[in-house]
Amino acid sequence: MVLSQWAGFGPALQQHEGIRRVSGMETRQDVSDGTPHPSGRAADAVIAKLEQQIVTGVLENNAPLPAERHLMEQFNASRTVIREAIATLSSRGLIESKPRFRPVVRKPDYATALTAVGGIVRHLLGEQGGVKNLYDSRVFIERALVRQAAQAARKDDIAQLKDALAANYAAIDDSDAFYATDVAFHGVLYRIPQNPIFPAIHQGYTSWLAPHWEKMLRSPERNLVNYRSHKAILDAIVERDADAAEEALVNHLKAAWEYVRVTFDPDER
Amino acid sequence: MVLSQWAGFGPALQQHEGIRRVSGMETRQDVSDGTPHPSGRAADAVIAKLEQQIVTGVLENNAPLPAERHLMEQFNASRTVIREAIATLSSRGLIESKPRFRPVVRKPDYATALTAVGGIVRHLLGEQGGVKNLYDSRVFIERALVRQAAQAARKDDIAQLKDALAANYAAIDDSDAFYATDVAFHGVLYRIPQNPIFPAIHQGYTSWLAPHWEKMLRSPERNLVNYRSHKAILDAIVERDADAAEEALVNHLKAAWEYVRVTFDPDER
DNA sequence: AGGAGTTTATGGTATGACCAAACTTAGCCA
DNA sequence: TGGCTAAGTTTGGTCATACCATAAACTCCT
Repeated sequence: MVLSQWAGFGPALQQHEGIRRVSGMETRQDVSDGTPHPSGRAADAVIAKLEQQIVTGVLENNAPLPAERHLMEQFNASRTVIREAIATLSSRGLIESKPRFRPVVRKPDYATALTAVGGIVRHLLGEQGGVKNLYDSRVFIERALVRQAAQAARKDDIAQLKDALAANYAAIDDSDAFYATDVAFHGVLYRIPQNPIFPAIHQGYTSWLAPHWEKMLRSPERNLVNYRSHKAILDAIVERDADAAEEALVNHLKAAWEYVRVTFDPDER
Repeated sequence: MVLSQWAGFGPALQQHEGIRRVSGMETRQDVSDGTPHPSGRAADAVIAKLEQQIVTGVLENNAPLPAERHLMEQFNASRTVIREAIATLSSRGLIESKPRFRPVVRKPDYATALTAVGGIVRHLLGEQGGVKNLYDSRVFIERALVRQAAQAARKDDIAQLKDALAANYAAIDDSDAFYATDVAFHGVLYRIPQNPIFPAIHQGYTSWLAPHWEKMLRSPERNLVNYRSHKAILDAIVERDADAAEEALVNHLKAAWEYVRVTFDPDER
């Protein structure tokens, strides 16, 4: 039953004139380019165009992407290619595609970038010292953050910290609520530099580290201790004492680590 | 010329018993679980399995992935699904797939994570204040880095810094070489905390910011100024003077910014 | 108008074929 | 025998089609 009898017409005529890969040798060098992007794929052209349409707003943010079958017309490409493009854009965060629904355009922001690494980070956390490394980097960042706060916090920032601290205090008896206000307090710190990158990083830390934190034992006593730590940090910031703020922060996170450490591999140093 | 004459046997029998999606509503929440259970797409199952095979070492690092046609047998799935899985793993960084070559297994590391965000970052850099934000974050990090160095640099670290500085000096007349040694000098700073996350971040900064740096005018005079800045930083570190080191670093990067700023949107503050 | 039933649109998969470049292998020549 | 080239074989990239299941749209009846 050789079907190739009809080779020559049917699916044969493959040389249409739509999207075409360059097919030449890779000319582009890998300089500083985030994605090692393998050029040559036809999907890349589609990806590029869609990408552009998204950033330029031709495809509005939060709007559903045109149907695949429509896109294949628009780009003169097969569904295979279109789907591959969509999949890629999706994993890049420019598109959000739920199981059986129309993909939704998603203008990228810093948070998107962080979620993009989520997958890898999860693996890294599983490796020896992974959590420790991530946590250490957090301590490192926050140390700098509190110094920054002590040096340059504006009235408004201080007010926000005070509010967060108050909420913190109010939730001492409710460990779940406390956790939320705890995160919020640290979150304020990340917003002080007024650089959107930091809040995104904060989000990354909380989401990646959360699994471990959730397993940590919580209690009003612990909450109180943490509240006092926060207060010490804030006090130092108000006093514009960077060194004291940093020290308070380090003590705070150091102690927290001890409580989390035991929830997983005890060998993590 | 309707070829569908043979509809009924060929592509018909679609209900095989290989990888099957559950087809139910999404039950799984995104809880930091490496292998979330099948959530609708059949490819997810393949992805999960391959992912596991990679991390567990069944698929050795740097080894080529089995051929698609072989994988479809192994997983009892169509090539479509296999290819989608490969594409996803690829964009997640667990697999490196070049244009027309066999995909290569890539055990994830921190650098991989950073390259994964590369795509988004490029977009963000294009937006208003994007480069500035990224650069500011770099300054922020390095400020903390030099403080850290001043406080805790080991003999070996100091030695490395000195070597880097010497190389820096030796390359003053060759702007390209100088740029390389410049990057290297800062790189040492990122290695001092002995946390693999930082070198990865450094790589991110250099690659993402490089495009702008390359357009910056270079000259032996500028190089000399930069060399002196580096020396000032190192001196302060050797003196264990965190504040001085930080200040020197800030001055250094502040000045550098002025030279880069003009290479693009002059509105960036 | 509101809800039940039906149709259509659309995403997810499966097949099977073809092409071009990469990889093998066989063969040839010095 | 070592090495280079020309077939032959894989294998990734695409295309075209078909079928399923469900979401979304549309009818129609009460």
